Amino acid sequence: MPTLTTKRDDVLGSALTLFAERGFDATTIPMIATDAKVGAGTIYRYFDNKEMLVNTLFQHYVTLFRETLEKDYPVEADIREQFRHLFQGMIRFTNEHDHALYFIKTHTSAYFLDATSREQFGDLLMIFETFFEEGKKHSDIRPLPSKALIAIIFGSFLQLYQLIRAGELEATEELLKGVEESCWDAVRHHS
Amino acid sequence: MPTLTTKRDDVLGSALTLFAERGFDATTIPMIATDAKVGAGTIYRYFDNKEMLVNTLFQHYVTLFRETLEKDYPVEADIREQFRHLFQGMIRFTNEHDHALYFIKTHTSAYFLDATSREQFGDLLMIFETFFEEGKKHSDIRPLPSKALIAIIFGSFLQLYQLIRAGELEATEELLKGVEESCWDAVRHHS
Amino acid sequence: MPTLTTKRDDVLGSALTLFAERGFDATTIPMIATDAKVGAGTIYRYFDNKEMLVNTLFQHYVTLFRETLEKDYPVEADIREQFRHLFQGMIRFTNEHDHALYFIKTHTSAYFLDATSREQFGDLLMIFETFFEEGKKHSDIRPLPSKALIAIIFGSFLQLYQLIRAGELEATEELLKGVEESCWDAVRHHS
Amino acid sequence: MPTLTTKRDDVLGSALTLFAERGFDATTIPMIATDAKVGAGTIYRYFDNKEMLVNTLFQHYVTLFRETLEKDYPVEADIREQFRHLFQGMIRFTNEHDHALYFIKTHTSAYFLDATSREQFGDLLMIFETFFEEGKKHSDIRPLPSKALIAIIFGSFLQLYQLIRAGELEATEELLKGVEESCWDAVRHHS
DNA sequence: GATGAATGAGTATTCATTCAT
DNA sequence: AATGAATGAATACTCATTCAT
Repeated sequence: MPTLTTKRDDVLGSALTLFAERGFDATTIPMIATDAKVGAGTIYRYFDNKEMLVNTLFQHYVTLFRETLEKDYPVEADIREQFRHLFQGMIRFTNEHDHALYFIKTHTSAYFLDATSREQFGDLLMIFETFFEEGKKHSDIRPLPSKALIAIIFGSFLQLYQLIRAGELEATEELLKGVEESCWDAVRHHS
Repeated sequence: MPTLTTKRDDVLGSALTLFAERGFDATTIPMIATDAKVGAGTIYRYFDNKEMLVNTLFQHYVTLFRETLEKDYPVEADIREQFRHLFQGMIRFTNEHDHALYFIKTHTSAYFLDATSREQFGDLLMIFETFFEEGKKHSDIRPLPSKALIAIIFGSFLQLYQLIRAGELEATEELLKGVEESCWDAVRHHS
Repeated sequence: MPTLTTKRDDVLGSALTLFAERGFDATTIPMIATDAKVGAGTIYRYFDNKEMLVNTLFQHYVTLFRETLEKDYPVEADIREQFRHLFQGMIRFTNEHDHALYFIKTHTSAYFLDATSREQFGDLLMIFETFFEEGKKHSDIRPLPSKALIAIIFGSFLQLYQLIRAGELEATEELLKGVEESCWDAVRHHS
Repeated sequence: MPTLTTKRDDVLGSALTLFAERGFDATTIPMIATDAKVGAGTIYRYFDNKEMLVNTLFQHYVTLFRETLEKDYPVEADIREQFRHLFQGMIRFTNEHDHALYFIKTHTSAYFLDATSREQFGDLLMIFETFFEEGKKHSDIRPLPSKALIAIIFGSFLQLYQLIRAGELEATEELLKGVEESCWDAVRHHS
């Protein structure tokens, strides 16, 4: 006996993979339906239309990501420890939800995102923004706009993630450690 | 008498802008034709089909970008100078060819890129790879896989460029200087 | 304990209203199910398919209309009295079965009516045909084909009924009296 | 060499027939395309969408019908002559534009008619309304609401027309003469 | 060479119908 | 018996591509 509303989850799963791999516009409803082993019409039982589907997906993973980062956040620890928490959070989230972070990043400024999606994405960025603002106050972080610092971290991480997914790089403990160090050096204040 | 094959260039110009702004799938041939002030059929005189058009465009700008980086490469200078050359090349290219780098970034792993496009993109990365390999030999660069280092630089730069295009960040001299420093710290070997 | 096969009647009732108001093609099975407070699948327990449902409905009301006209038919009365009976029968039927006559009118020549429906509609017209044939024999009725005379009466009445339903005309006693007179003058033999 | 924009006319012709025979909702774009021997996409070169197509068709024939009735209107003649003009106009228009009048009548109160269509239909009715109002003033016409009188004439005529199209009645000169007389008796004031 | 009208395969979406519960 | 989730064929409409002019 299958779990309740398996089909809805199947659709979301297939949509995540396809949107991440091909993008929203290049992914057709029949593609999703076939991949999810579901009739095309079934998708419309759970989602009003294709845009509702992306937005649902986007919000789901943005929220999940935010929660991952917020969970056990070491408020009292030093800034390097906090950075480690955030960076390891990105890695953990990526491992647990294969295409999710790449999907989020590539669809962040898409024309079809609704207000809620944009708002929740804003909430996500806020975590990093707060971290960087705080760090700059104590001169622990480079005096660059927080948005630029976020771009550097995210850009690096996602580009790297793409290489790993493509099999061009292996995600060893050592590599991830080195990249974290590199990213930290990119944003920290060098005295 | 108008310049020869002006129309072909008009098409390429319009395609670049539209692909960069809306993406390949959301850009229609009639859109390009209208923007280029050309009949839709004319596009097919110069390009076999839509995919041929993107690939031509992609290869054109990837090659141009590579040439920009290679030109006046300071082979004899020290590594920091070489890094500056590459980073300033990215900036210069971006300024001279408005949508080109963004177009390259957003279409780098697209499903419709052919072998030649992927190969030429590989050639482009090779410049950075050579730079990093050489740097690691002299312990000037962090001992990470070159691919990872490229991902960090490219990822950062392109993500940043996206913010600038979106108007969320202003490309001041100071910002660019700071970002270059940040990227350099991300890849250089810290003793 | 609820009345037996209430659900079948609920479906027929909702179908009548919706078919009359929106037409067969614009009415969906889910609409009927919702309106009848019944599951969509339940409709298929009572009717093989949507076409069977319309035909059942059509036949039901055509027969009911025929019976209304036949009941207490004043066989012995003079022709004017017989005409009054028929005309008042149309009015009475309309009052008792709100959407029925309009539904019949708008679906009379529909592509999905089966042989039985067409036959029973023929039987209904037969009442008028008999009336007119008899009247022409005695030179009380205009020497036109009975079918033409029926068209005139039916066409007039139903067109009028449409206006009343649309709220553009009020069905006062006086109006109905006047229209009856008009229709009678349309078919009677003027010496 | 075919006449210019033949295809647009072919589409309109096929649409008229199909809308008249099956109704708007039951007529699909592929049906029209097939009947007009035209690609489905071609229809959209000439009409924005299906609703635009019906409205164009509706307005075209309503206007044509109005012009037919207004042409050579015997303003100075007596009322019987004017009625003949109108009635013969309906016949002539029906003969020249096979399904047009039936299409107009069956789609008059459709949900998809736009403001222009409704307005132009109002203009058409105005001709009859003016005629009846004038007639009632001189006690030549029965004291019924003009709308009712129009319903009687149109209802009769169209119901009859259906019979003729179905082959159940032959449109002889004699029949049409008789029906005109009948309709006249239906609306004229009997002293 | 250049055009744009014409096409039909492909898209998102709806809905009659089935069937496991 | 009754339900409503699931389906896929069918719908309106779009767009890459062709081809007569």
